[in-house]
Amino acid sequence: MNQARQKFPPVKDQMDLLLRGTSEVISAEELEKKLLRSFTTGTPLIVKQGFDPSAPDLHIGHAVSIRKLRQFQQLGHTVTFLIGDFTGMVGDPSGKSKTRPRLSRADVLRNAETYKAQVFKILDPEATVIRFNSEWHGTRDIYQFLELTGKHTVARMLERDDFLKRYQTGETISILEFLYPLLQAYDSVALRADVELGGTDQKYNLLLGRKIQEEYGLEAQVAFMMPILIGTDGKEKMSKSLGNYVAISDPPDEIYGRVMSIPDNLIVQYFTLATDAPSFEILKVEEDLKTGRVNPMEHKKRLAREMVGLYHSQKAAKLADDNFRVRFQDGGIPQDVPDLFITGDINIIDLLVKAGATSSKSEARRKIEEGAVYLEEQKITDFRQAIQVQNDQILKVGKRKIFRLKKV
RNA sequence: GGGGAGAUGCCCGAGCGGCCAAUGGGAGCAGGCUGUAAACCUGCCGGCUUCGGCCUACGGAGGUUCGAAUCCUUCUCUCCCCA
Repeated sequence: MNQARQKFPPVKDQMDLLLRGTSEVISAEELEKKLLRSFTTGTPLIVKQGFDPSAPDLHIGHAVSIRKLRQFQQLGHTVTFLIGDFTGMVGDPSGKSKTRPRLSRADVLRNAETYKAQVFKILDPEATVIRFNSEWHGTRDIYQFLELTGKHTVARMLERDDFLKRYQTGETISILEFLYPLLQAYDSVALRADVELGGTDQKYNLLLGRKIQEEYGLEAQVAFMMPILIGTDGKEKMSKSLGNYVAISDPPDEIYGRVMSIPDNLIVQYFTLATDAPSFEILKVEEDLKTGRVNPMEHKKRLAREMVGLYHSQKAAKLADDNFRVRFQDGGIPQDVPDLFITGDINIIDLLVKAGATSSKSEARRKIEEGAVYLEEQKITDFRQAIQVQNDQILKVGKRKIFRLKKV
């Protein structure tokens, strides 16, 4: 399919925008060359990033690079959103404890749909191509595969930091895992990628993509490393498995609340990597935090509003802001409390479990003993208490879980 | 191919025949203090329960024993050393 000749912004402007907020680009000169060629021939660059098919819950850490992809699109280039289904179907053995389940074809397709729903909150569907790497890996024979492995060495694979560390400390590295980077690198060959994006932790893989492309007689891709966003715990990188994430599909109050729970020293980083706030404003925030002139909470609220605005709307942001004030600062009841439908009378323990506020009856009981459960502002002290449900009673479990009871 | 070490709750890691639902740390949850920040203090942290207990758990399967996470056999997996 031939793209019609296209008009791009001046190369210098493109460079300015694209390099902003990156951690490292290898190399800027090559990028400029590619952009120049694209400009003169009217051909968009092919920009690629790969995603794990097993975790279709995108969070604002992923969004850092996806937002960069979006910039490429805004400049007129083509983004390939690559789903690593082949590797997912094989099953990733990395980290002995968390053996990932092998995904079936149906799983992969379902996850892909979930991806689309989320990723198009950021990307332009018109300028996005979704591909699966089983398209090429799934059809290659062992001869072609061995040919690929012949293009790299064990010594060079061990250059990768985490492999070397694990090798030296006697941790397991499966051969399959060892071969992953090679498969990923080949993806760039198959797609003829001009640019590949990834987190800084992907540096080795992105560089290997360059090498392998050259081995196959192609021009090397430009490697775009984006900074890794620290999770809401302020310690580890944001990831779903650690639970320290803000999902882009989270409801407004959730996004707002999670953002408010980040440590103060993350405020500037989040503004920089996760919002569209102009840099002069971020500088001002930085200044305020340093001098202590403004309560950090105020800036964090602004950050939380920006985030909600980005993935929902300004209106939702305003509402989330109000809800937060009511719920946590005034200790009241916010507007949009989820309803919980109850038939007849119910034991307080069963009520908590039904609400999903606790994961078991034992836990429900503990929470009551800890004094975390309130019904209509009244602390529940007896876990045997039967509740005569009345419409619009408010059930509160801890500070965050609030329900409005509805009698059926 | 030979020899050695090991697999414990979300993670790390003690236990080495009964006192073990299992020491300790981390994570998490709840309460206090606050700004749902950090730091700090307190409690909880397998499930069910008529609150007396009961059930499920220490890689899998068998066995010894009144009794096993702890001993034996075997299987699976991991690591180290030698070839």
